[in-house]
Amino acid sequence: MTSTAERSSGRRTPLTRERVLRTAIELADASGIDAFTMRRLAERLDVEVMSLYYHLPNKEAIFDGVVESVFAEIDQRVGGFEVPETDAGWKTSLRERILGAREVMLEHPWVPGILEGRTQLGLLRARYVDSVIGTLRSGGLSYDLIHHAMHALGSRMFGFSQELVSDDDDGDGDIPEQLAETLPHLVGMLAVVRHDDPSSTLGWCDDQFEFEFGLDLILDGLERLARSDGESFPRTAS
Amino acid sequence: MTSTAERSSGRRTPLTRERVLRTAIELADASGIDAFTMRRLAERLDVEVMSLYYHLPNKEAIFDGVVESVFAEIDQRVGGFEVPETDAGWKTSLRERILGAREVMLEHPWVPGILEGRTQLGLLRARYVDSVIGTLRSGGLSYDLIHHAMHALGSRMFGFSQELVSDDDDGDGDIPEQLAETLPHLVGMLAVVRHDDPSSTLGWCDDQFEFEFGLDLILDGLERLARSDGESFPRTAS
DNA sequence: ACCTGAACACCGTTCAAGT
DNA sequence: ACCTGAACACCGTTCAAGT
Repeated sequence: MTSTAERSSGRRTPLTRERVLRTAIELADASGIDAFTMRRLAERLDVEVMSLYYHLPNKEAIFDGVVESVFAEIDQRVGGFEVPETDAGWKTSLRERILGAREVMLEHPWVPGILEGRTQLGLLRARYVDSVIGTLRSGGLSYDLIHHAMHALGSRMFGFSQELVSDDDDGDGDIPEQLAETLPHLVGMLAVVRHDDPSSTLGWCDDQFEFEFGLDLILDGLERLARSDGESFPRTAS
Repeated sequence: MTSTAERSSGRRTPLTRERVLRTAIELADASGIDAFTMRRLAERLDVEVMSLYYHLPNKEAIFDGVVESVFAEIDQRVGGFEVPETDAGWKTSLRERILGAREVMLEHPWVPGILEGRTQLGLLRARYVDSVIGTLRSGGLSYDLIHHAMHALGSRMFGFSQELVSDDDDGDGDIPEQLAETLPHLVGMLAVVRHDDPSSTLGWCDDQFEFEFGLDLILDGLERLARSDGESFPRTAS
């Protein structure tokens, strides 16, 4: 709620690329990505829609800029994208880096959605990827193994992974009773898991725990592969 | 290009939910998801837009139906969603099932994009998930471990995972030379990997190989966990 | 240099009508 | 029962203008 004095005293802060991007992140944080439109962004900046186009060529460019801003946030959170001096072990370093990225992503839950369409690497995102590769390298993994590792990690390396089932139990989120026959294993698992996990953050899963479980599964597997053959782990030719 | 005889002889095939869904898949296969609009779908069906709304309530419902159709295709491809009799081992069974799903997904590359927003499970998709759980169960894994396994697999269980870098090398897809200093590890990896992998399907990765690498990494890790403690693998309390 | 108004070519969807 | 026309409330973006 801006004061009338603030509003009537003319535009104090001029429109800049940076201010557009900052406000874009605020808008998406507050309203979600579906409500993010050029018109609403302009409204929040107290400006006409077309003014945005003077500072940024189009909506895609705004998304590009916003993604870079988020990686700048990650850079700050994890204390820079330099590769650590492998004092604590590469697995621990990488784990911490990725969990740091995850913290930032959790504050901007709409970012994964726009990140996945965006294959072109911005500089900061590339710097992040570079630091992950560097950390794996500091552990003695070959570039070839690292390459596969990057694919194995997938979006988990950015601190998120896809949700597979619905959180909210409205509608028929719960499985109807007569489906117990056609979905015996799903029903069986839910019965056990629901009971075991009363203090979960969402419906029935502790997201943070599950994320770390999957991450560790992969990191442990990579460590085993790296140890088994050092520089040239066995790759099935053809 | 429909013949004039075909067009002038009146509407032969009436509009049905099934025909709408079938045509929707054809349209998305042919033009991609961005070009998929209600208006274009109607045009392809030789019908006015509003006719679609008689058979399906809205666009979301079309996506829901389309996703179910795709899982019907997967059901057919993998020879049914029954849990195999663990003759060949659960890892092999599950691997085959998931790679079968992947084959179908590769024929409809727009499906992953609409699947990830869709948390509500349709019946066929739930049957697929159930069969994956059942296959893990046939290997003696506890429901608790299976639950974590589902999260670890993530979208890989449906036969896809996110692409992390751009395929096309237009624009600045290639890394400019002066960036070699700020991205030493990325540059280092690309130098090795590009050279090693001349017969890759895309820019520099063999997607199929990478997918299977990541899948096996996870399946092997799960097998190790299951063996280490049978029914109750150690879970870090708190 | 920076911002804007009017307009264009699209969307998904509602509602009242046609046959 | 099945299909349609006109209209509404939105989009992102172009282009020619304002200051």
